[in-house]
Amino acid sequence: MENKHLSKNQLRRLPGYLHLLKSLSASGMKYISCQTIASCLDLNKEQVRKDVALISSIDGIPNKGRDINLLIKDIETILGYDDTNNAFIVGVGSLGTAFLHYKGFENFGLKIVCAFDKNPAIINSKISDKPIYDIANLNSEMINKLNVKIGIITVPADSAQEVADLMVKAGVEAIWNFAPVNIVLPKDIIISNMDLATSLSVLSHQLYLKKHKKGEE
Amino acid sequence: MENKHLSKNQLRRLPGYLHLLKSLSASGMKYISCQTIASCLDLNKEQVRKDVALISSIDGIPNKGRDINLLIKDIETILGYDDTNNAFIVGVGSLGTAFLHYKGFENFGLKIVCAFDKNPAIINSKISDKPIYDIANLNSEMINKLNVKIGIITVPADSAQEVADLMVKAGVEAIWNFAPVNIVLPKDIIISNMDLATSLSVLSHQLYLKKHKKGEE
DNA sequence: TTTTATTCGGTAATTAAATACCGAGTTTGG
DNA sequence: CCAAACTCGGTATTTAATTACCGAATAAAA
Repeated sequence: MENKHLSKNQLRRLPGYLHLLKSLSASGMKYISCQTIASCLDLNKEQVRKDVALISSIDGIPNKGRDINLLIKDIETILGYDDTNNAFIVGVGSLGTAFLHYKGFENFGLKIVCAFDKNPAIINSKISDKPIYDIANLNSEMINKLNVKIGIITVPADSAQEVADLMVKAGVEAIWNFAPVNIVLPKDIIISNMDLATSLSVLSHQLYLKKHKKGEE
Repeated sequence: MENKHLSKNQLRRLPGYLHLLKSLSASGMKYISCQTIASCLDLNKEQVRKDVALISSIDGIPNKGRDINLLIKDIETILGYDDTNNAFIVGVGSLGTAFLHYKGFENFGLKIVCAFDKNPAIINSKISDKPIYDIANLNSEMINKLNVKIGIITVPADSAQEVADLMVKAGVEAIWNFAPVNIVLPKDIIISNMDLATSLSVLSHQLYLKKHKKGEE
């Protein structure tokens, strides 16, 4: 219905709103104003108003705000959390294993159904009830059978592109990449990079500044 | 020497440059132009030029570019990768365990030296040669002895703030937070949030758009 | 040596994001 | 029922980020 364009920054703020709203709703609150959201999350109120206006299906009520649960539903719809997407992991190393154990993804509408790896020692075993298949079997037939649209890459950097190509060939629609490389893909494939190095760089740089401001060794 | 201000966005691009430069350097290239970096990473060349100008200690040579290895060193310096920071983990769940196994952090100047948890079953055991201590022992004495300035939070959302407070009280300078909550901290403490939900939201939303554009169920 | 193709640095123009403002309407409390 | 206090939506302003432009300078090729 609404074809409004959300910028990446706006999109990134939504999970924060969602989290707050859920905890407020859980504590019994029924209505919320944009201003309240802003002060809770220490954001600019105009910014929150603008964000909320874009994603909300209803108008706010003056001097009252919006129905929290309706707003939660709107955000979840926009983020696609309301219907479940099946996903699979390629690369059952330490990170991949952690993901197979991690239950939290289902809150975001992501259900990890299986994994692929090339290590014969673990192929056909299970982790947290999710089967590990031979990477050689990752093809379109397989992903149709499993009904998965999302591939998660948790292999080392040097094989990430190769895995991505394999995924595309098998017909995935979206890739969530945890390897610290720039993956080149056809334009119609959705990709989101989760780069630890990038996140760490912000921290690391500020620490550097702090050190050098103080003049410490 | 240079007190130029780097924006968060610029900072986020640096790890990408660094990775590219390293692989080009490894393949024997000696000089690189900003334009080449831009085309490799599919970025705007003016943007790369501006970024590089801010962080480079030397001027570029017309029709030649810059010494790759010098540029690598400059980026590593700015990001603080060139001297090692010791860090510790709080929360030895699946993600925490993965991090204790993961070797890649050392490339970014981050050395995880130990972990804390409250689970008696694992306290005093070791993972990947790194000891796991009782969270009750996380205090200023301890972190001085270990010489750690960075704390990594991998506990569930509902105890993240509590752990963060404990870290601050113990005297850490920076916190890398993997729990999906907004942590409130004194202003002089550096924090970087690594929120899986935020990263996933971008992917999830695009998938939602794709579905609804096609008019599929 | 001269020409040509690049690259640089600095500045200007464009675009996008964040912030501020304001009139209108609604709930709440007297 | 009326006044005061909020909140809204829309618009305007400010700020920051991105992109484009241009003259000068160098390396490489002719």
